[in-house]
Amino acid sequence: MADVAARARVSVSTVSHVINGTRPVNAPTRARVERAIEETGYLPNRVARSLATRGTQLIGIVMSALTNRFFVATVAAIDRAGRRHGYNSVLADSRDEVSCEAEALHILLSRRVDGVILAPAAGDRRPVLDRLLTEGVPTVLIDRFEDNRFDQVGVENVQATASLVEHLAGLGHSRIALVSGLSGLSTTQERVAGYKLGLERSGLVPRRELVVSGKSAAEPAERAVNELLDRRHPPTAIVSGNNYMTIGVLRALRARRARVPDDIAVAAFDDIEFADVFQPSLTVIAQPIDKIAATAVDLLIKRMSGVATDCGPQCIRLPGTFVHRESCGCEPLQSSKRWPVSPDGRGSKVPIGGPARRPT
Amino acid sequence: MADVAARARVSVSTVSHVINGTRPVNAPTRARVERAIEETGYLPNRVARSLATRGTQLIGIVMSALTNRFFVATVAAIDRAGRRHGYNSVLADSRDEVSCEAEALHILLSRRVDGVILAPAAGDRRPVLDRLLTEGVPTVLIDRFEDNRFDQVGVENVQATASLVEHLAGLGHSRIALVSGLSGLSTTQERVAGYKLGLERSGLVPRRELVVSGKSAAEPAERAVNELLDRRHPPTAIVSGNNYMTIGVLRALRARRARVPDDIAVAAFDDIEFADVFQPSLTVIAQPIDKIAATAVDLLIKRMSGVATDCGPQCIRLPGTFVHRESCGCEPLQSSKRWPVSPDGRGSKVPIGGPARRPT
DNA sequence: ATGAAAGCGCTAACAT
DNA sequence: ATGTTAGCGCTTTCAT
Repeated sequence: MADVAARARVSVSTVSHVINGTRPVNAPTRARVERAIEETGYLPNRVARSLATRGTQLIGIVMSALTNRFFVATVAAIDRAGRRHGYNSVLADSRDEVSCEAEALHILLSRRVDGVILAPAAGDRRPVLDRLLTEGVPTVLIDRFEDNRFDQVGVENVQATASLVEHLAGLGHSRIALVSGLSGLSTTQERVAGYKLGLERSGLVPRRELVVSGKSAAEPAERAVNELLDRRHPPTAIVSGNNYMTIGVLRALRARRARVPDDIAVAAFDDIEFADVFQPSLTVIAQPIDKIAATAVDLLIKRMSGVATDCGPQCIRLPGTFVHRESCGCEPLQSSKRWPVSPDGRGSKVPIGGPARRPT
Repeated sequence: MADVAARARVSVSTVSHVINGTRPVNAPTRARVERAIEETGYLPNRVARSLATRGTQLIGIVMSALTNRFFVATVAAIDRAGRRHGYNSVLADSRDEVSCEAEALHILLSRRVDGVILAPAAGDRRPVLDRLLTEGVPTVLIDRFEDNRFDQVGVENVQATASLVEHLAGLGHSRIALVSGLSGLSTTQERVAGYKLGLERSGLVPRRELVVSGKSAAEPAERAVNELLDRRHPPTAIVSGNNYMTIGVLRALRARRARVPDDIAVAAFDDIEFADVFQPSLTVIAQPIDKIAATAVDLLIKRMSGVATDCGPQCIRLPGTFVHRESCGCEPLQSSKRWPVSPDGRGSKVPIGGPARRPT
C-alpha cells in the first residue's frame, strides 16, 4: 500500500480513501492512484483492514454438517445471500455434538466473526447459547428453536404437518401413524402438534399408539415402522417426521415387500433430493431452504449493522410447500404439483385437480 | 491482552508465550497468567494474530455449490480434516461459472487464506489457475483436473468405469450404452476411456453410436436416453457417467415404463444418497469422498508448511468402490456389497458371491 | 483536497 | 525466565 502511495505520489491515507470511497478525492489524483494499483497488482489486505475497523465481514456458520438435513442447501444459500452484501462465510462443523459445537463457536469468536448463524445441535444448548449472549455476537438460529432470546427462522411446522395428515385422511385413511423425531427438539413437538391438528380437522381421534419415535434418524425409524407393522391393526398410512426417517420408513416397507401406496400410503416432512424418481415418488412438505437462508442472513445483517437493534428477538416461520406426488396414493400424476402451505392452514387442503378418494 | 498482563503482573509478551507455548514460562507465572485469562474471559484475537504472523490458518474452498455433486460431503470433509490441524474453512461458491469463480478467488486472496482447495468450474479455467500461480498461493485441485502445474486429487476413473462395464458384460449384455458427461471435462474423457477399456476386456467392440452425451446433467441425459431407446436396436444396459445423469436416466426409463433391470440394466458412476432405497437399488461406483478431502488437505498443509516444496505437482488418484446392488440385474441381494476398485483394475472383476449370468 | 500519525491487538526479535 | 518494543497493513482523527 505504501508502494502504491509512493508510486502515485500521494499519502497512504489517500490511497485508502480511493479504495474505500470514504472521502472525496480529486479526479486526477484518483486516476493516478488507480493506475498505481493496477501497475503494482496491489491486493488490499482484509486482515489488516479487519483489525483496524474491528469488523471482519465474516459470518460464522455453525452446523451439523453430516447429520443436518439441509446442510448443503442452507450453507450454500447463506453464502450466496451473504456475499450479495459483501460478507463471506466461515464454516464450523458441530457434528451435532454440543461439545464440538461449543468448540466451533469458540473458534469462530476468536476469529471475530461479525455474526453467527447457528443450527443448534441436539442436546443441551444452553451453554452455547449463553455464551453467544454474553459475548454479544449477533446471532440467528436456524431450523431448531428453543430459546426465545434469539432471532430464529425456520419452516412453519404445524400447519404443514397437518396438511399432510388431512390429505391422507381425505383419501379415506383413518389409521394414520406418525414417525416422530427426537423428543427434545422443537421441530418434533411442532410436527406432532400438527399431526394431531390434522387428525382433528379431519374428524379423527389422535391415538397415542399411532405415534412412534424414529428419533430423527433412519435406523430407529426403520425399527419403529417394523414395530408398527407387527401389530394386529397396522396403520394404513404413515407420516414421516423428517427426511432421514423417511428413508428408514422406506427401508422397512421395502424389506417387508409392502407396496406403497397400495398396501400403505406414505407422506413425509422434508423433500428429498431426487424424490421424484423414487418408486413411487414421494409426497412431501418441502422446506423453503433458500428463503430461510436469505431471511436469516437479512435479519443477521440488520442486527450487525445496528439497525433494528431495539425490537426484541424475532421468530420467523416460513411456509413450506406441499409437493404432491404418488406415495400418498392419489391417482398417478403426470408430474408433481406444488403449492404453499400458508401459516394459517389455508391453501393446503385442496390439491390441484383434487385427490382421488380411495377408501381403505 | 494488556488487561490480562496487568492482572498477572507480567508483560504482554509473556502472556503471548503462555498462550502459544512458544517459549518456556515458569510454572507459577504461567499459573498466574492462566488465572488472569480465566478471570477476564479473555479471548485471543486471531485477526491481530494473523496480521502479526502473516498467516491466517484459513483454507479457502471454492466450489460450485449447487452443481457439483459432492459439495456437501467434500466441504464437510475438508473442514473436518483441516480442523484437526488447526485450520478453518472459508467458503466461496463459484456457481460453476468462471467469472464468479474468479471473483470468489479474489475475495479469498484478499482475505489472505493460507491455501486454496478448488473444484474448478466448467469453462476456461486458465485465468483463475494462472492467477493462483502468480499469486503463489498453495493450491490443490479437486475432482476435475486439467492442469499439471497443480496438485490434484480425485477418484480413479478409468478402471472404475471399466469395472462397471465388465460387470454388465459378464451378465451377458453386449449392447452396453454410455451416457457420458460434458466433453470438456477430464472426468468425462477418463470415464469414456474406461468404458472402452471395459468393453475391450470383455471381448466387445466399442460402437460410437452407443456413447451419447448427457452433458453432465439430468435433463440432457434424459433426452439422450430417450433417443437411445427410440432406436431399432436399443441397448440392453446403460452406464451413466455421473449422479445427475443417472437421475435423468431413471426419469427417462420411468416415463417409458421400462423396468430396471428386467428390460434394461443400469450401472452408474457416483453413488447417490439413499441409492439403496431406489427401486431397484442402484449398482454404482462410489467415490471415496472423505479420503479425497483428507488427502487434499494433507497435501495442502504440506505445501503450506513449506515441506515438500521441491517435488513437482502431484496427481493423486484414489480408487473408487464398486457398490453392488440390484440395478445391474444380478440376483436380488440381501444387502449391498462393496469392494474397492484398485487402480490397476484388479479386484474389480469378481463380485463377492459372483454375479448371476443372465443372457439377453 | 490531502497528509501525518496514532492506533487496532498481537508476535517476535532483541535486551536484560 | 521475563520485559521492551518495533512492526504487521490498514483506517481514521486531526491538521493543514
